[in-house]
Amino acid sequence: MGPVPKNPQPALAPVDRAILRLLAEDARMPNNAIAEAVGIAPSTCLARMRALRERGVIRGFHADVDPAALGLGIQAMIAVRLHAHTKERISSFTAEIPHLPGVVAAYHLAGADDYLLHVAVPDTDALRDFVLDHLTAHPAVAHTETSLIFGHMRGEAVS
Amino acid sequence: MGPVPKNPQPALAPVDRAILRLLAEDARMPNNAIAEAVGIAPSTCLARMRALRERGVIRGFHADVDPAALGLGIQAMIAVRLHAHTKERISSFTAEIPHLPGVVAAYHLAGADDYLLHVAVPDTDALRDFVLDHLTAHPAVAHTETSLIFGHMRGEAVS
DNA sequence: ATTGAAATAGGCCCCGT
DNA sequence: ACGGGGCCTATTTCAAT
Repeated sequence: MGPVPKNPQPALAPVDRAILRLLAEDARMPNNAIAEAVGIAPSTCLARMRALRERGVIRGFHADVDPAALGLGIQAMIAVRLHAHTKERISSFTAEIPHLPGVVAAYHLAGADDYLLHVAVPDTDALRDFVLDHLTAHPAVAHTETSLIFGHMRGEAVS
Repeated sequence: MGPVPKNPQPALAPVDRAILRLLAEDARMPNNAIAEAVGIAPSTCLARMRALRERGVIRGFHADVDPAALGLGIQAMIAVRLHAHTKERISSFTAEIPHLPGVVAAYHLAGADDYLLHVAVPDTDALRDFVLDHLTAHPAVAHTETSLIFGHMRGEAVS
């Protein structure tokens, strides 16, 4: 019995990985420049980029905006623990999360905590209000733990 | 005594906020389309975009790549607690973090845990190796706690 | 600061090979 | 996968308001 294949999807060509690396670094890099950098023709590069988007390998292109410039000077990570045995309310909580004001990202975790919320708010008052109004007041929420974020860094693994 | 001003920086014009919102959603949106959507001339829009970049309001444009397509099928959050009183080693750890293989993002926290590492790896073996080789083996690291990520969502607060 | 027009450049689709 | 041609669109600069 041979090893179970780990990648059900066709492996990415090296040239595709190179394209992705460039786009992850600068999403507005012109197609011509990408083509030249990876050593293929612009038309080929364009076709590959389209394919990457259609296959869902590229999920989107986003500007990275400094929250402080938007008046959101405080960032925090909030670990959220939900009550067990309330599936409907858990579902409703999950659906509400991305729309809560100030939520940058939400992670659904395996472990003691069920969710990790990355939030950006104007000040500590707003942080308190966020936790009290949207988390502790929610029937599905059992416990929260908030940690201020001093700073963050992007890694080199493509995000 | 009046209230302390909360925004030392000049407030962002509404048109700038509109531009940022569009670019955060689609960083490759053409300047023409942005200009039309926010109701200004393309040349004006270009000037404002340049100013936003030069002021650091826009920190960059990045493609959002599906880690699974890169063979990184497992994602996790690792809370890292460091030893106190070892500032040099803490600094070296901080400097190494973004370059560790598989690190998507790193958050420097206030609280019981010092760092939160978002990692993407091929499989659980690689996750174990990451923790053992780069974290528990590091002299500055006192404790780690790993939580698998079931899923994540982008919020609506600009990131 | 914002604009419109004009020139440059790049993107894109179809056709070949 | 590559190259070229034709066409369209986008970007960029600049003079003027």
